[in-house]
Amino acid sequence: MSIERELIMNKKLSMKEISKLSGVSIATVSRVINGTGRFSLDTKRKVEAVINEYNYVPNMAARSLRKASMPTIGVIVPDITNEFFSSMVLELQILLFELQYSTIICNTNELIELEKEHLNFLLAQNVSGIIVISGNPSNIINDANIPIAFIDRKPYGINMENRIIVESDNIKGGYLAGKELIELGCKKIAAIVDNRSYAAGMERYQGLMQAQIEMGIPIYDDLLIKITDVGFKAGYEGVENLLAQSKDFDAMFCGTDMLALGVISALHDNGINVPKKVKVVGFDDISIAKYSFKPITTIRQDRKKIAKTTVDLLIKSIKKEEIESMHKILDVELIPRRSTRGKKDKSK
Amino acid sequence: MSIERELIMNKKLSMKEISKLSGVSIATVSRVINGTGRFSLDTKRKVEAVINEYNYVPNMAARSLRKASMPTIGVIVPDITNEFFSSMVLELQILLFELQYSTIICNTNELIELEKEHLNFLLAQNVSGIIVISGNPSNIINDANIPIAFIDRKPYGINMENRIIVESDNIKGGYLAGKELIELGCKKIAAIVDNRSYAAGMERYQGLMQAQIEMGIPIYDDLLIKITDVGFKAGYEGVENLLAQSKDFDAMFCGTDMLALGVISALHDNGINVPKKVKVVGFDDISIAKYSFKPITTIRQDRKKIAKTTVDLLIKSIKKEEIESMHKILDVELIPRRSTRGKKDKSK
DNA sequence: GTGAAAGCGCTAACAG
DNA sequence: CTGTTAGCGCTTTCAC
Repeated sequence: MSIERELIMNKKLSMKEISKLSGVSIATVSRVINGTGRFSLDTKRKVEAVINEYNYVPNMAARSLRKASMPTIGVIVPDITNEFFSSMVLELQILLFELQYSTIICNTNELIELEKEHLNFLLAQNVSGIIVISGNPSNIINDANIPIAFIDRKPYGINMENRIIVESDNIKGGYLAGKELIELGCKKIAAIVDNRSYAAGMERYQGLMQAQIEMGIPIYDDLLIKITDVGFKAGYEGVENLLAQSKDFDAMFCGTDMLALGVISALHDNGINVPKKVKVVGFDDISIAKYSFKPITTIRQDRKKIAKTTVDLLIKSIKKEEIESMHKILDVELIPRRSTRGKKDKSK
Repeated sequence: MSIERELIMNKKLSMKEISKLSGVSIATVSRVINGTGRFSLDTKRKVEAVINEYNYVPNMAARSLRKASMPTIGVIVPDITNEFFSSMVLELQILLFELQYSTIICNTNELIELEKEHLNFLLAQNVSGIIVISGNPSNIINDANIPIAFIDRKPYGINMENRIIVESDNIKGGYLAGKELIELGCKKIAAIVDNRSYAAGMERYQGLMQAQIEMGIPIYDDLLIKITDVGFKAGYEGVENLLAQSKDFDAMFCGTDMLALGVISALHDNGINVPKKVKVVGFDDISIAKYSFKPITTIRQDRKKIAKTTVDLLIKSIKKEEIESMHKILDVELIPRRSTRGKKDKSK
């Protein structure tokens, strides 16, 4: 088929057509497009003119086949409807898009089996790298020859060569929460955290205990609620259980903001004033922490920085560039709000 | 390189190797894998044994190149941190994964320019189809020869051939909200809706008006707040403005649940009891509507069904199968909660 | 600085 | 039923 006909038929142009149209070889067109040098400025201009005129876009499948890898990053995430994760994914996707990588997002719903399936799927797609958020990575990743980055949860029992870990300083987060509560006069601090495998929850609790020890406040084991969930309902029920057992406490540290929301809601429904009777601290600083009825004092994780750090390390790893450290721990900060300090601006 | 060596080097096997290993031709291997028939049961077993033994996975790039299309669907979404959208994306992704399609998710942040860029990107990737949620589709889609489905917002001014539209019955939703409020005795109904372009907000308001007209309740134009946002803050500020103008109202219809949350929060902060003084209805039924301090009466959109319908139509369209109707309007229902009917179960 | 040509792994004629 | 073969569009030697 002649070029004229192809144009009429609105078919996508290939490099061959561009080469004919611009009067240079197909190899040269490729060099210009990829900026791999060895062409004159004149040639470059000629080729680029044609490319722009016909709005040519290289065929990704062909490029991927030839280069034996896709400009695509797989992202595995437990639950995209959780704002902490969805905003994490959003940040990652923005950064990767800027670097011309597409992103394949996979939800595991916390199911290890599904996570395996997704991992296999991504590997079959020849993705260039994978980012696992809060995953339970199985040994499948041992077979993967590509860089893999973990956010928020440290994998264990698997080969960690060429593996990146980025996480918040969970211990410091728990410590800051404890400090806030103790400085505001709390003596009996309850806590509710996710204690699944090596999730971040228990590290956060460790930080809390550290603060209690340092500041001479007793630790009550029976005020620690261990759960395998991070949602509103678990927080609500946790408080109801505590109350049903007539436990006495004047503060509650929550492993996530969604837990805190449930906790505050349950306290409210039981006529317990927050923060007067019980002070509450959350973790993450998702938007609802700020906008809920009782704005929640929380430990902010710097999601933007987590995303940036992860993408930087992953891309460097993909490009086989030098990496100083494969394990980054990022700083956190306490955001004080009404759930510990009461009303401020509003007088009414 | 010999097969033995390749295996030792842990290199990914290709179809050629599988064909050698199983003693049949490469074409036959392809037939078995794709189930395109014309092979004996014996051959099938032989080939599958080898495939399983060596954990062979077909190379997607090669397949895509050969078939001139990727088994991938692009999803364009304005803001994945909004639970309505993220759960929509989640449902879509689950369904598509089952059908062996991967999903590329693109956030536009409501920016038309970015939406264009993403659209071009997806087209360059040779995706098989695109799903646009609440988008402002530009004329770029006119050039796309692939099926495109729209959820939640009707595009206009562009070529709608081969275009699918799936949406909730927004007018009915508004009507149900109005009926609820009026039946509970409300006489002065305020409303806050997104009136951007042809977004669903104004349709929802139309439904509300219809209920008011039918049931003989006056419509107050000055109680309609038109905004270009759907979040908590807009709802909060909307109420504050209304109060600053000393407007009188006994109900508020909100175009989204996040708006309703802001509205209720502002009313609460101003000492106005919900639902006693003002009754509030939201739209979407996101989880926070159920779990917030003041559970929100809302119009539930059937997200699962929207996703299922969209995927069905899109895949049918990709496979060039017959489609009865390209435009589906799905039913909605009112979920009564405390923001209109007060407490129920809890006596305290 | 440029071009010719080999092939990445797969599917789909086509021939038997 | 099965095998041979021709590319899909691109990158990358290898010549010149």
